[in-house]
Amino acid sequence: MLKLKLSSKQHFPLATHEKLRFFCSASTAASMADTDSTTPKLMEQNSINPQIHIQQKPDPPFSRPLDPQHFVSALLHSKSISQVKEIHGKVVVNGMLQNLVVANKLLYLYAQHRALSTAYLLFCDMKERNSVTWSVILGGFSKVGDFIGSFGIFRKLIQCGVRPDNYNLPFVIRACRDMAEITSGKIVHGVVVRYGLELNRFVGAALVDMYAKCGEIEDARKMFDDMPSRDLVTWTVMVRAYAECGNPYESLFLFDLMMEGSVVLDKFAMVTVVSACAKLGAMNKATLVHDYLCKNKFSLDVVLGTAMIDMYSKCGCIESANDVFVRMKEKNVVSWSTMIAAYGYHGHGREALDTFDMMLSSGTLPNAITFVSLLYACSHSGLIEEGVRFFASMWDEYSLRPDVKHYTCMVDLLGRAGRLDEAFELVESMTMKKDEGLWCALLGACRIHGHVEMAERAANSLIQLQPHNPGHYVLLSNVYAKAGRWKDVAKIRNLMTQSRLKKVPGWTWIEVDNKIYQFSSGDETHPRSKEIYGMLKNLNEKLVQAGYVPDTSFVLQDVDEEVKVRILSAHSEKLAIAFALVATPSETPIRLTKNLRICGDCHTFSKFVSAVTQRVIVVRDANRFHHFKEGVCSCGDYW
DNA sequence: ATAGGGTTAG
Repeated sequence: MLKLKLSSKQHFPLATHEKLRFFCSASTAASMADTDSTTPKLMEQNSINPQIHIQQKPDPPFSRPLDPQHFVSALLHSKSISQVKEIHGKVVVNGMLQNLVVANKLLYLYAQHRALSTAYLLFCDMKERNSVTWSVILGGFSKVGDFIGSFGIFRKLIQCGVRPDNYNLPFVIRACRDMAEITSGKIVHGVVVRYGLELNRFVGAALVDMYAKCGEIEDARKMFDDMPSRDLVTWTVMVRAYAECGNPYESLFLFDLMMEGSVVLDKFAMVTVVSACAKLGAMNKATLVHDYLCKNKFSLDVVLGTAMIDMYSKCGCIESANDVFVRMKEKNVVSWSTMIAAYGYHGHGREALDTFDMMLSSGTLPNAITFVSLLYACSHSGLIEEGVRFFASMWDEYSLRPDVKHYTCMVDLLGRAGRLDEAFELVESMTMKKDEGLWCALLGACRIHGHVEMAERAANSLIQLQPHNPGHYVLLSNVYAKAGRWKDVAKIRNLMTQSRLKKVPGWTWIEVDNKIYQFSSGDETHPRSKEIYGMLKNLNEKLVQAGYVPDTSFVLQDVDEEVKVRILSAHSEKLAIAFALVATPSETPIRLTKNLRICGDCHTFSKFVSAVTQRVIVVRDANRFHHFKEGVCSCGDYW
């Protein structure tokens, strides 16, 4: 029977013959490999022993062993995990697993399909391994985010006496990065040095990224500076690192350096730069970056588009943000959330809610971040009932369990509206861990509404969590000051002096002629300082005529009224506004960024300036945007 | 035969 079948095969043309043999092997493979229901029935009918078949092949053309390349290309064209398994079977029965190229390719495909257990078994079963084998299995573990697994493989690699190289080390370094494990990262860095691979661009870039994401920006920069050749990826990593650690100014400085050099930027790099612009909030820079994008014909994909929405909205230009949003063909949950957040901190609560509705209509489901944006939008626009409803709907309608961030939004929402008892009840009802942000929101609300007793409770919790953060003491002292409890203010100030805590200084910066100027309170360091104070004096007279009354309750020092007025009149945002008035043409909008929240008096001041000078003033403070126009602020004095 | 960097809140 067997003989008969074999002899009949001799008449097949070669191609058909080989195809048939291929199928025969596959059936045996299917039974030994993972359960694979997709094995064609045809194979079972031809289930003969392929070993015998090969041995008995009569003529040389037919006995030629299959080329490993044959399997490799079959694997290359495989589309699904089941196809890979099918080919795996054929590889086994043809004795091709001994071939490293074939085995590695198989391993690689399992890793790519995240079939990690299969990949791992195959890896363990391989009698011979080379550098590729190790990198591929490490890559597999890192792809599924199993960092401990990566370390285990790396240990095995060392134990087997294999040399760590420029392929496998980046995986291990990235595992440290993703776990934000600087101690492990430094150990691996030691290994890198021992094997003399510090100067390799892949290893170096991975180390820069690792240090940056572990918050060691100086070490990252040192690695970066020491690298002999920096490619675009390394640059991108470094630009992002600065933006991430709160120094977007340095990010964009690096971007300028890249532009000076002959580096051609790609989409990844541009997204990073756009995102740095968003963090910096510098409109002129944003325009330059946009021009670069247009000139170099970057297409507006979801990620780049979303980054641009964020950039324009954080530069104070909600219209341009919306232009980009409308032009984007594809939108995902991130794009929608970004647009909702944008409307939120510009105080356009209704538009935020409309955008949320449009998002639902488009069939995109909200995630936890969407709700943070949405709830803040409600909070900033005083849409209390809507906010309460959305909060409830998270779990009821979308099965999203509110986390501490959502509770924080609710405390902010209720607290600002003066519903402090409800806010406090909500905090009490929480079963999860309460963080600083939550208590800060409550404390902030207590400050607005002068609720000293609750403020003390919130501040105590805050100080327990972070005893060395000066901001918490300052907040409490603000509450006391507002209530006129100067003895308590002094007590806090003494406490801070004893613990050597210093208040974070408030600063405002402004972009004029593509240069960024920074002002602190009472600043006299600006080259045009004389003109600025002159303008301020002049301005104050006009404002007072128009009805402006300085509100010295915002001066927290316990000094004479006259001194209070002087301190108040030299707040950093007022200096920046005065500078803009002397240094820019009369129709130019004035855009400021502050690191803290705008003070109540500066808010009133800005409204009057916008009325008296006919200038539009846009202030981005730590919380949101204020658009001042013709004496009115977009926040409706509610912030 | 193997390798990397990008978007949202706080």
